[in-house]
Amino acid sequence: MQKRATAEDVARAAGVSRATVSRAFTPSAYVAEKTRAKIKEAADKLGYRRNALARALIKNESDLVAIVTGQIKNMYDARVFDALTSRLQESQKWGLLVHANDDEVDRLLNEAMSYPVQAVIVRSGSVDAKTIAQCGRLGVPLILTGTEYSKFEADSVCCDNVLGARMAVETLVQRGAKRIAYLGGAPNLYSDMSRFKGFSEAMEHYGLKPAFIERGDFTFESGLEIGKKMLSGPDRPDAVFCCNDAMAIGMLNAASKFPGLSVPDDVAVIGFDDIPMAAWPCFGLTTISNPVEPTVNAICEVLEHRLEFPESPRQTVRIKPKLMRRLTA
Amino acid sequence: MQKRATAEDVARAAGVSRATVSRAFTPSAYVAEKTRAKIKEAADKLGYRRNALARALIKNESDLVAIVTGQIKNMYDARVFDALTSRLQESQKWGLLVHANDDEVDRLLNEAMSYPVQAVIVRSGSVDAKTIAQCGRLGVPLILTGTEYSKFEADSVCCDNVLGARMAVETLVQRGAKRIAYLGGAPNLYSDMSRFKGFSEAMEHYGLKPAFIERGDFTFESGLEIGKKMLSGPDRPDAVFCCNDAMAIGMLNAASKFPGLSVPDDVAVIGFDDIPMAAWPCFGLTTISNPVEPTVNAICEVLEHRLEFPESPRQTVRIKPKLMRRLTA
DNA sequence: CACCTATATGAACACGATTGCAGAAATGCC
DNA sequence: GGCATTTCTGCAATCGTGTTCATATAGGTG
Repeated sequence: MQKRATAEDVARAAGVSRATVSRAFTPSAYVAEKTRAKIKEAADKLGYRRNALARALIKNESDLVAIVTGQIKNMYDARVFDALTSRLQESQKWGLLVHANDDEVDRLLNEAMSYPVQAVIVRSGSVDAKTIAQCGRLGVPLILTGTEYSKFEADSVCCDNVLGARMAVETLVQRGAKRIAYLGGAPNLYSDMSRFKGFSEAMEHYGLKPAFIERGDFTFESGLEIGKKMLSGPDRPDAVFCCNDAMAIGMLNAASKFPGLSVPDDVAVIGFDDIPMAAWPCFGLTTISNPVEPTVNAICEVLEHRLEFPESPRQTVRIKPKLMRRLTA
Repeated sequence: MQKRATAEDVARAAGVSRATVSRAFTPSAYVAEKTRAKIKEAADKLGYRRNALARALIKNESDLVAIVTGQIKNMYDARVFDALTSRLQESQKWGLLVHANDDEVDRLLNEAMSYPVQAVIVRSGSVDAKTIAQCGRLGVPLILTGTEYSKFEADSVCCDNVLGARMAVETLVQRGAKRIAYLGGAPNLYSDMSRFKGFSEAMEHYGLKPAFIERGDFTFESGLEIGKKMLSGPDRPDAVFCCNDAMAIGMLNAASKFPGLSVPDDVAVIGFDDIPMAAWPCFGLTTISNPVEPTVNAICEVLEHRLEFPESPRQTVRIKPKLMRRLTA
């Protein structure tokens, strides 16, 4: 394994000084075109690439952006991640991946801070106050997405979950639903908390009491299992608001186990997120879209703005959800 | 935005030299415990983190591993990616993300090489010979996964697609299928090519001719659409081998549009990959498992081996597929 | 030719950390 | 106490690159 060619090597090969090599790769610098061509040729022959580390070290700025993500369990997470990294790439930023469970976020983020990243984008998991303070002290902006922590010094981009949940309830009520159930996820997660809040507010507004309040783990399996229980009793709900599409589809599957029980006439089902699968004809899931494109756009805009104006006040962008009316509600 | 604290700052605060600060963070170095404690305290107060760039520069080795991935379109890609990044994290390596379409891989990989990465893991897309040569010249090992290029100087880890496809045909033949159709993806992709090869070999072995050869784009939608066409004629197949589960599920949906057509009795369907959805009771898709864990384990083992023995001969690991017998075949 | 300007190049320092070397301090042994 | 040995610390060189400053060259003008 031979060593990388350095600017020194290229300089020697091209018969110029190291400084000139550096200039040959800096578009705005004064270098004779002929010299530049000669240097580029020599560099090419040696397979020379400027060392980004040394470069970042001296310029005191890197192209790196840390992306903190939890386990990618479902298609919604995957799509957001995919779109986000793709967009960052387009902006000439390199993503430094931090894959962390909720309880590891702080430790790993701290370690990742050894790299002088431009910013940290946290897609999931919770980040504690100390870590945020640490980011602040290092002068590294933090952008939270999918969650919202108004009390911390960080920008955030998040779907307006409260509004979305209200829209869901409204949709169900307009169909005439009276006994509406709530199927959530782990109650310490922002997505459950905020959607439950919107659900409760809307229910109160319509003078209704939840028929059930159950919580799974955002997976198809938990939706199926809880659905089977929920729909088997004599006091079954006439509509279910599910906190994400995977559980909603589990719920649909549960409903299909009961012959004579028709969706949406006997029980309406509405989900949240609008994953591609929701639109498949075999499901036709009515759901609240948590749109990927606008979310990712907002993240990138907030990021650019923050980098340009480091001292600007903290932003909280709420992405508008949208009702996708299909067959199940 | 104040600057990061440097070893110099910590040294000043603790009343020692910069060298001693460095040693305080090097476990094996000679430093009086008292001094070390004093330094750590000062470092903590200043929020000091060793600059990984400067560190990597001087030690001539970084913790970075480039991960090249294409668009993450389906749950199988997402799962592999998730497992892979998680495992790398456990091995104290940081993933530098390169998100590239097939036609961008070479350009972006080349740019990414500015960072002195330990290795490059290419999960998808094709990489041309020049790029591979470039990696070689920089002394950066390349590991290909999900594809296999025996002619290039790179390790590779890949499911034994030929074997998997043969197993699929065997399964269908054992059920008594005579008119077997092939539903593939884009024919320039390794996964289509190799699975088609296995399919063809097995068909020949059993003295059968393919009833149909069609190609979609690995999505549910294309499976559904092609399925509708394929199953509508009088000469419809009695079994379909689909190159991935998403298309297979599309095919199942197509079949359900034809009343009186029963799966698997009238038409059997078998997929490839074994995504979680395949096991959902509403599908019960029989499929060839392309197991995630063994794949990721193999990638990490190959990587470790390559880093330890840079000159060892190139490896090609083939992961054994496994039949997951469910309801559809 | 003398002079000025615009352009091109090289020498030298800086970035933040690691580490070999050498000297200082502490400890052990007689 | 004297000497050898061990433990600790600072100096200075180093990694690969960017950039300022000073100097050199070419080209134009009178």
